[in-house]
Amino acid sequence: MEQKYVLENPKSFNSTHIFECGQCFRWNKEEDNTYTGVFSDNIINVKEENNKIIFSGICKKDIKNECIRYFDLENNYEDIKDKLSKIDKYLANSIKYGDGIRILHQDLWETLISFIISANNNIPRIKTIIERISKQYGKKIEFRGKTYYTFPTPEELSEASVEDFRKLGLGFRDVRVYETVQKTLNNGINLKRLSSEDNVDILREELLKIPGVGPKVADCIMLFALKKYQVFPVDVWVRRVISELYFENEEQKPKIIQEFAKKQYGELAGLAQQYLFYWRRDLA
DNA sequence: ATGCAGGCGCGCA
DNA sequence: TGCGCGCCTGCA
Repeated sequence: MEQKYVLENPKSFNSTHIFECGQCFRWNKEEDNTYTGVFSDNIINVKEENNKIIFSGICKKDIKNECIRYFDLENNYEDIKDKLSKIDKYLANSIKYGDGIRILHQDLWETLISFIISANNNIPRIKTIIERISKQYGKKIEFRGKTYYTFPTPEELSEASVEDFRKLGLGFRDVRVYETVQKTLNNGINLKRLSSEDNVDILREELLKIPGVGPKVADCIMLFALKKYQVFPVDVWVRRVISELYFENEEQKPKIIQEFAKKQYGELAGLAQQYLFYWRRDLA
């Protein structure tokens, strides 16, 4: 049974910016320009209509609460953008370009596996692999005549062997995902404890112990699933854009980029990263 | 067609 | 500790 939640007079909400800025893999554009996606046990369609955002879909719990949490609706992005725009003109410029970006509050388990898969990979292929994994091991949910699949839990994924993952197209990441699943089931990885850890340095240290998780992936998990807005994931695009804008186009090493970002953008560096990434990648 | 895509893990100084 | 290199795969 479908539920519906209408957000009136939205500020800083643009579906394209939110779903195409590289933070998520399970949202797809429909023919009517709305987006449909899966998160937790929810299948939601997001429609923008004259000064309204209409969230509708299948939701076990209350759709309003689920959307407020997932879309970070209680966070004031107008304030965030004002603060960041004052830092420098490059950032101000990129914020103008992606002014409807919001950082989604995504599920930790799904984010962990998704970003292990993202290593040395491209977005279309990452999306394909995640869909195949969900179809094979997730739960089926019907919505408006189409079939969707939830992202599988650790228990559901434990059905898969290394070979199964290889067949789904994970390539050399098969062992990493397999071991991460096993480690989680054996309590070698404690998702609840990770979720409640406030200290970013401790959190990073813990995440780096997980197979397939290096600095970049750890930062993405902290930013996209654990709301650590101060972390600054450095991928090739971010490295490029920072080097171009602030280092006279001389390629800097990730460590230098990190230090620069912390100094330049401070506690909201992760947000700055999203605006810069979205702006620069769209140029290419 | 060969290089590349939102890195990681390993071996070697 | 800090580097360089190989790696599955699909796509241009």
